[in-house]
Amino acid sequence: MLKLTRKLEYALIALRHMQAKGGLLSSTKEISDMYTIPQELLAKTLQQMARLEYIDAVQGPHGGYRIHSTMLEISLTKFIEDLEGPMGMVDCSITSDCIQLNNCNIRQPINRINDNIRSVFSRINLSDITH
Amino acid sequence: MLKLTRKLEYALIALRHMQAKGGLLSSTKEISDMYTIPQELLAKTLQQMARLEYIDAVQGPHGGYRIHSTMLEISLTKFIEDLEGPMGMVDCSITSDCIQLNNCNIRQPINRINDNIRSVFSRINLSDITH
DNA sequence: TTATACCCGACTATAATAGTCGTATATAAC
DNA sequence: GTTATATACGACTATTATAGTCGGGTATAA
Repeated sequence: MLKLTRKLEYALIALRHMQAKGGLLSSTKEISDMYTIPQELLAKTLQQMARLEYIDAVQGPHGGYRIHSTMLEISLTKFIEDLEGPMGMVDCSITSDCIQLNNCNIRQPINRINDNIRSVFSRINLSDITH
Repeated sequence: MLKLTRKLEYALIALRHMQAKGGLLSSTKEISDMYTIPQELLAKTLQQMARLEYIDAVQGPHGGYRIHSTMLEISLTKFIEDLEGPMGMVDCSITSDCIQLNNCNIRQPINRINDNIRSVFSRINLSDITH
């Protein structure tokens, strides 16, 4: 309940690591070694972030990734949803094909809580985590 | 990400249903039929809530459950943790046997967010959902 | 005595997450 | 131009958590 996925943990750890290095490049191996993260898994996450332009990729020897600094002002809500798709406390806050929809008695209160939680994440941006 | 488990959904739906009925009893079957919830699964959840004294159980024909009204002032945090164990955004906010603990670079900021989320849930109590 | 309803542990199924592997491409250094 | 290093990417397997089922029990009203 309420747990970040490893993918998100790894992504945040990597971002913070890169942030600390300014404009210098960090390779997947460097990061996976340092924080004991499975290299291939981290690699996929970094590639995804590169596609999303949170980071820039430089190929070849001495290549690696570097943070795209303007992205640090993005909210945690957007970041999480970019990496993992929509988030919501109940399916009907996402898809709305729930068999209970009609006589569901907790939909409204749950969606209010959902909005509260989202607003917490929305007020936090990446730089709050990466410093 | 951030989703309630079905067990919690079912528990909240059932609580609200019972709340609406005042002191009258509601059977598992009545609730599972009305909201299209697998009966055996709901049964287990109601039994757990009875053990936890969120509800009272009355056995025999015409038996069922009735809400223990003093429990409605309990926070959502306590309710969720009573039903599903500790919640936290990262394992180290729960167990602390993470291999990365020492050189983890996101622990503090994540735990701050964790506290924010918990405080949202802590300010909400069951009666906010069950009306 | 019977039917209804709670009680409970053990089991299986499903889905989401986590992790691995093989192969391809880019490029710096020699 | 060969080699070594690093990103790119899809397909695959493994693991875990959640969801759901089943069988056998007890309580009690009618």
